[in-house]
Amino acid sequence: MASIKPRTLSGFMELLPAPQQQMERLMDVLRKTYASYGFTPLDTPVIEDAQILLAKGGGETEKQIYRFQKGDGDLALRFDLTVPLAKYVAMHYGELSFPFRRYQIGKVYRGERAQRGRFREFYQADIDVIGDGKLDILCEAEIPAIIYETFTALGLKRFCIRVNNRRLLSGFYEILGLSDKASDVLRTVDKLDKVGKDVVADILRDDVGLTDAQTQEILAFLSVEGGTDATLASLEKYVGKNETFDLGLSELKTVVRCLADFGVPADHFAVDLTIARGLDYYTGTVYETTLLDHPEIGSVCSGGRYDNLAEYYIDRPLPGVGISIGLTRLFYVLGEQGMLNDALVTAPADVLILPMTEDPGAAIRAAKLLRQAGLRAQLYTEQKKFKQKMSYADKLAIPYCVLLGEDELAAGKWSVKDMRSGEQQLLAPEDAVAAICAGISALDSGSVITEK
RNA sequence: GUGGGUGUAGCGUAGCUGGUUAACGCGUCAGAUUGUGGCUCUGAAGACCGAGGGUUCGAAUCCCUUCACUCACCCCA
Repeated sequence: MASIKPRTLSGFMELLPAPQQQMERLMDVLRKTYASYGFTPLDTPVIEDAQILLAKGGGETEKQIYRFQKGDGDLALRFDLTVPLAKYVAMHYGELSFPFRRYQIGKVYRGERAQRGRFREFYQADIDVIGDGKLDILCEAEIPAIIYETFTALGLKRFCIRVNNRRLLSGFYEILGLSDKASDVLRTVDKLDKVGKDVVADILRDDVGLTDAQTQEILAFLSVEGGTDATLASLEKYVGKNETFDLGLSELKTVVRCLADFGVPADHFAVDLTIARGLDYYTGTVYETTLLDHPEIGSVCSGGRYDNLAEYYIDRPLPGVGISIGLTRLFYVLGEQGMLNDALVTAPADVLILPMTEDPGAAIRAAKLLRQAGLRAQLYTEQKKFKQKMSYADKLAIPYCVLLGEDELAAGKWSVKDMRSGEQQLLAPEDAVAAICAGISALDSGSVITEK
């Protein structure tokens, strides 16, 4: 008697075969696109020494990280892929060539309350470019292009890459004399989309403790209408007051100026002075990508520029820029919206071979022949009724069955049944293989995601 | 961590102002069709109504406790 009820922990995603296939396809597209920009694949351990992952200390990471003891070890599950990358680069500094461009798709773990689109275990698909000492601004400008290319390759159309610059913001808050409150202000302002101007103003005044004048200045700064050009133009009036601000603005302008050359359409991009995610380590350009039809789910891709990736592990400035696609979240939204292309879900095999005689030898040899022709062939050897075997092929959507009974063996031929048309032919093995190959290669293809 | 909501066959749900054998869809199994799946039809199996306690002649239904899940906040992919 079974006594333990099987269950999966909250916030952990477990998929059935068909959706799992779709997930793998998403990953394939990401790998391919990332690789096309010269990023090399990397994998690092899921478990690391807690000291490594918590080097920075404090904050949300400490609260949310899964940490445990094993023997004398103080261990933790990785919280993101960036810190492990920092360790990796610091460790292999002498063996790597810079700029080091790596991509990594892996699971990360956060011990927070799960919610719609928020998981405790989820895939991140990261790319980062790490420089040795310096890193050119063009690397930051290239990122939106990669995001655009990646999302487009997935089949997505309605998304917006929003960009901001942390230097610009710090400079602006220095000008207002608010450097010490900058972090609270940023966090508050980040909610602008969600709660609206008035609420933000109230919080800034009542909770953060700003004057009315400061609050108004900030809101005016943030809410310029009229798109990228108007926003950039409105920033000119602060030029000359603060070096950090000026540097930030010039970086932002460079990023924007290069967009067209990189092939990012203007309608998929926006300068948005409110975004300020990942306050922890970003120092320059920051990116956040949302699906236009599903803003409520939050960002599905964000990242930015950081000055000193591995300062806790190596005395060597290693600036970098990177982004992370929240693959599990993206997959979840797409699935919920019926945007995953079901037509692409394929059977686990092209051919199911049904031996119907005592001696399975002929079937085993047939399977080998089919595989040599590049087909995925599966033997069905269970002692079940014939119709159950057919039904199995049907449920798995296997497009062809090869039936091998007394009649076929006597004739030295195979009965090939096309499960979609229902037609069945008695063919010589080589003709059968050719027919099946032709049928399989005619199957449809398309992008992973279909937008309505 | 703080505050709402929900727990009913494998899955998705109805029933919830208490009242006999807890209903439906999907799925599963059997048969119509003994070397032929899907479609259709017929039938069957499958639920101590999350768990524990209480109120009552009587509880899936009301009350308490607890656990689980879930949504929102914090924070974030």
